[in-house]
Amino acid sequence: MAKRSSPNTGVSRGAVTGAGGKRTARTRVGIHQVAAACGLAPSTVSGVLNQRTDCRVSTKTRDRIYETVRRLGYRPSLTAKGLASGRTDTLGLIGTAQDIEPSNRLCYAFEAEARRHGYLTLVILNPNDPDAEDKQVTWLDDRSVDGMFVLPCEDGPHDQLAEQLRRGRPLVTLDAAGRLPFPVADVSADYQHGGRLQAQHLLELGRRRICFANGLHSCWVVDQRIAGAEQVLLEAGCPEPLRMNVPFEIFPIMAGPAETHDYIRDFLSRHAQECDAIIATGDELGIIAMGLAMQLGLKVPQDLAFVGYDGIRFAANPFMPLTTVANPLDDMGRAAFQLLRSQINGEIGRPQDMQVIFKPSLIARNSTLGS
Amino acid sequence: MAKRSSPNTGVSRGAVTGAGGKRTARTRVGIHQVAAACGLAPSTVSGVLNQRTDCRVSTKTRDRIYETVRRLGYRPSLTAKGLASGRTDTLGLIGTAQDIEPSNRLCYAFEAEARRHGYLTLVILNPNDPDAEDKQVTWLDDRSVDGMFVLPCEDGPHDQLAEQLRRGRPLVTLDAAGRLPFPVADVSADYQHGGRLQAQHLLELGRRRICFANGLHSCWVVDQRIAGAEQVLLEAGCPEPLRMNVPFEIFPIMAGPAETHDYIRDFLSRHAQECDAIIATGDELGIIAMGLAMQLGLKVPQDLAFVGYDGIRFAANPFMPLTTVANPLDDMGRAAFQLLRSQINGEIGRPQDMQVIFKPSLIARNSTLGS
DNA sequence: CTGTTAGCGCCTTCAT
DNA sequence: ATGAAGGCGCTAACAG
Repeated sequence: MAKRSSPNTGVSRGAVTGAGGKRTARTRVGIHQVAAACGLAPSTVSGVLNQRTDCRVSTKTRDRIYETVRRLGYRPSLTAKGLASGRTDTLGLIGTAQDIEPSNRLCYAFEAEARRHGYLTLVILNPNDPDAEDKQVTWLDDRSVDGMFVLPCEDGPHDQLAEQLRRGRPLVTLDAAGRLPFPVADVSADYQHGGRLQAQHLLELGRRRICFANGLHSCWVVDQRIAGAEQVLLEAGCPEPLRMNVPFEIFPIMAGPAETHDYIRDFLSRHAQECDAIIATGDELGIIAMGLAMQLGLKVPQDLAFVGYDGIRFAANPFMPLTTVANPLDDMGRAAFQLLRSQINGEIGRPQDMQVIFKPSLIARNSTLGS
Repeated sequence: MAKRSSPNTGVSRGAVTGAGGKRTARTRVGIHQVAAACGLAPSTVSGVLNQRTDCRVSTKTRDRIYETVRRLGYRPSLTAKGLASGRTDTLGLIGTAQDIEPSNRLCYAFEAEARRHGYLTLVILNPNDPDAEDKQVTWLDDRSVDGMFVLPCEDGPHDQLAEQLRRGRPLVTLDAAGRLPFPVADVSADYQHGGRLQAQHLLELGRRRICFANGLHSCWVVDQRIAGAEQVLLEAGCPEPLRMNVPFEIFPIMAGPAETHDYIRDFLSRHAQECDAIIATGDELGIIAMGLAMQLGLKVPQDLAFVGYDGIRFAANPFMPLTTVANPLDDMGRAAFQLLRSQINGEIGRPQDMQVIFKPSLIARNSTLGS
């Protein structure tokens, strides 16, 4: 029998080598040393440390192992563990590259929850590019993540996502069940409901001549909101809503080009008389529009009421508070992780249980209520 | 010699097993299959794929390998690669848990730059807790990241950071060279200079009776800013600046408790006469204070000018624009990665080259200039 | 220029 | 209840 050159049997400490090859110098304490120090076999130590059920050792032995681990400062190499077991205790998150508050909050909620359960998260930002998405999924795949939480970009075939699904990789998407060509575990909010909340709130305050403020490019989430709001307005017999199609391509618009603000000012000065409330598809746009309206001498909410969407922090500012609709982002992030975890643990629930939809809620403030 | 049961020699495809044990069913195409399909040895393929300099093969062979890789859809397992080579193509980032814009921008800049160079980033949020920091560093260590970019928390011994340094792990910190008990590669901005910019700008506009607005808890970064500003004011012979110590513990204060806003209102109504400008330690606080001041009937900037710090997006809003000082966050994120990369590549420059300090810049707006 | 060999550190089946 | 042995997929030193 080949003698394995007795590796890992001293407390020797060597140069930091690139591993591989036939080095013998040890650079970190391995399970081997722990086993040796305890007079046990590595497999026994492994079994105990991983709490394997079939590994029943005396309490004394177990304590000795734990004690030795602490004394030697042993930490298992997750790389090696991953190679051997297939599990890496690492998740992947592909989010949007836009520096927008809701997106950040959601990502952080996910990461925090994952970490509370022993996972770290590889975070990748996607500029809403289908090709980039494919690559990024592949990069996560290369690292054998235990699961992925993905905000799929608007378009594209999402080939790599489908491939992951096919290979049985735990996967949860955000806001995508309604627009992906294949079934998938998903977390989202009921955006139509959110839109309805916006419209109902205004109706209750007696507003009926509504104008939507939105960017040029539509996306699924925004379309849903508008559809929900329009439905309510139609049912209430309101006149056809106006549309202010603000020419901005991407967030942020706050410091956007002057033309953007000029456009809004111009639109308001020409059409403000025709309506008594504005529904913005996002808080940032809502705040901008509201500020410009006030500069034009319009009284908010007497002349014009404003409702936003997202519940960004600034909407709560004390001098120009904006009524808004907020999604429960923390809950959504947590739910995404839990969905992932149940897949990782092999609890493959029924598909309908894998799609969690949260209800957004209205936060009424002075931009509609008045002070 | 033990025959190794000829592993990896078929195109067989088996169940997704947890690896380990003596399974023979293959579940993914390995370097072995590529080598076999080319009639080469795995090590040759490995050498070519990793562009190892000592591996000189004919162009024809190389093309055949690439072709086969593409045809078979081979992707190297970074887990296995990491175990064998010690490099994981993965970095760690420990940032602040505070959902604040500058912090996010910096993290994203780092992640994006790392990704452009083939690295993915494990992102961890730290609630400014020394114990958590130690744990988090350890978790990254467990995963053998190629390097770490860390925003060390305010206090604590930072034992694990020191340990990483001792073990030669590439490490870059943010805003920490001036307050850590050991030398380290670091990226930061010249915050004193930023404070000076704030003060000088006000002096140039003829303001001399300054009030600082800050939170209760100090931190190194904020102390630096204030120190810089105070120095300038002192040299100009201004009267002793006032201090508005707003009682908020953590960000965000935007939607903060009513008492916070009450405090600011109260302070302003009692002390506004005594000063002609306010220097806020952050934009969010500056915007709040400015808004409340206007509500109290003060004219901005005639009665009271406002300067913030950070350059958050909302400071650029078109109806209440706040003069501010901005750090070049994108550059800083990129620099952090480059510093890490040079360490990874073994280019251990002189220490003084490892500490990069960026100059913040003033963005003058109506809160000081008037409209 | 290519193949052989010996690990990287851990897990897991199976025999004891 | 414990230990021996093989393998996860790849790299790297060395011999041809």
